[in-house]
Amino acid sequence: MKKEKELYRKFLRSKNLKLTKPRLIIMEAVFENHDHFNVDDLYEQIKKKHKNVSRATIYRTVPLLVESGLIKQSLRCESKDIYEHTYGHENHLHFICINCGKIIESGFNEVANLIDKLAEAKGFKISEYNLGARGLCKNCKKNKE
Amino acid sequence: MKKEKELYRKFLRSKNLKLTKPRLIIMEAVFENHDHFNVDDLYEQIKKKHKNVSRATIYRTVPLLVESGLIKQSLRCESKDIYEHTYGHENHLHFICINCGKIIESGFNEVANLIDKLAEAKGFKISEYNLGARGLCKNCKKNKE
DNA sequence: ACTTTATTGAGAATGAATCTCAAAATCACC
DNA sequence: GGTGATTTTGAGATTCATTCTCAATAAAGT
Ligand SMILES: [Mn+2]
Ligand SMILES: [Mn+2]
Ligand SMILES: [Zn+2]
Ligand SMILES: [Zn+2]
Repeated sequence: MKKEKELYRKFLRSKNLKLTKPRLIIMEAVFENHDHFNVDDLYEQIKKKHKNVSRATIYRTVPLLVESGLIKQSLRCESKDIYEHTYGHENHLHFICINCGKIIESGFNEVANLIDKLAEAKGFKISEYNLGARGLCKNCKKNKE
Repeated sequence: MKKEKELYRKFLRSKNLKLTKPRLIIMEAVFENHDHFNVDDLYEQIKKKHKNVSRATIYRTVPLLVESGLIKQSLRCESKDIYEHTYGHENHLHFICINCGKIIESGFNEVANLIDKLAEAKGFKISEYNLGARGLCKNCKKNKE
C-alpha cells in the first residue's frame, strides 16, 4: 500500500475517526498530482471519477489532512485558501509572480536554519515555516522592459 | 506636517485622486498606533472620534495606503486580512503563536539577503517579502510542559 | 447481522470583502 | 468665494468562500 495511505490510516485511527470512502477518495486525489490546489480544484478533479463527494466533505477533510501532516496550507490566491502536499515534497519557499500568478519554488534549508536561530532567541518553538516573496517572474520582468 | 501625510498627499496627487476628509482620517488613524490591524479594528477606532466614516470607505482606502507604500498587507488572522504600517517601522518577520495568537516580530536583514540570492538565481524580482513561522511562543511553550 | 456512533450530502447560513447608486464633496477654473 | 465637471462617499445590497445544520447513511466492534 502507498505509504501516505498507511500514514493517513494510522492518523485517523489515532483520532478515533473512521476511514470512509470519501475520506479515502479525497486523500488519493490530493496525491494524484503535485500542484498547489484549492478546495474547488479538488472538487472538480474528484467529480470526474466520483459523482458523490460533496464540497462540504472536502472542506471537512482538508483540515484533517493538514493535521495529519500530509498536506499543509500554503499561500492564499484569489481569495481562496490553497494547499499543497508536504509528504514526498521537500520543504521549500515560494516566489509568486504578481503579474501572471506563477509560483516558483526554491531552496529552503539555509533560510530555515537562519530563522531557527532567530526563533530560538525569542524562545519561540516553530511548528511551520511560512517563507516567500511576491514580485515579478523572469518572463514578466522581461516583458515589462 | 507629518512626513507620512506629505507622502500620502503626493501619492494621491500623482494618481489624480482627491485628498478627502475620510481619506485623511483613515490614514491618520492607521498611524495612531503601531499594532497590526484589520479593517474592523480600524473602523471601531475611527468611530470613536468620527461618526461618519463608513466601512466601505475604509475598504476602499486601505488598498490605496498599500499602493502608496505606507502600509502593507501582513498575516491573515481569524479569516480577516490584517495590515501594518511599513512607514516608520523597519522590515521584520513574524512569529505567530498558534496557541494564544500573539505576534512576535524579529530581525530581517540576514534572512532577506539570503532570499535575495535565491530569487536572483531564479531570475525573480522581489517586490515584497513574506517571512515568518507559526508555532508556540515562550509562554505557551512553557505552559504546555 | 445488529447496534451504536460517526459521517455524509444537500442546502441554508455566515461573514469578510466588493459593488451599486443617489447624494455630497472636491478642486480647477473663473 | 462662487460654479460646475468629476470623484468620492455612505448605506445597503450582493458576492462568494467557508461553515453549519440535520435527516439519511455508512463504518466497525460485537
Ligand atoms: Mn509549493
Ligand atoms: Mn509586524
Ligand atoms: Zn509572471
Ligand atoms: Zn502563545
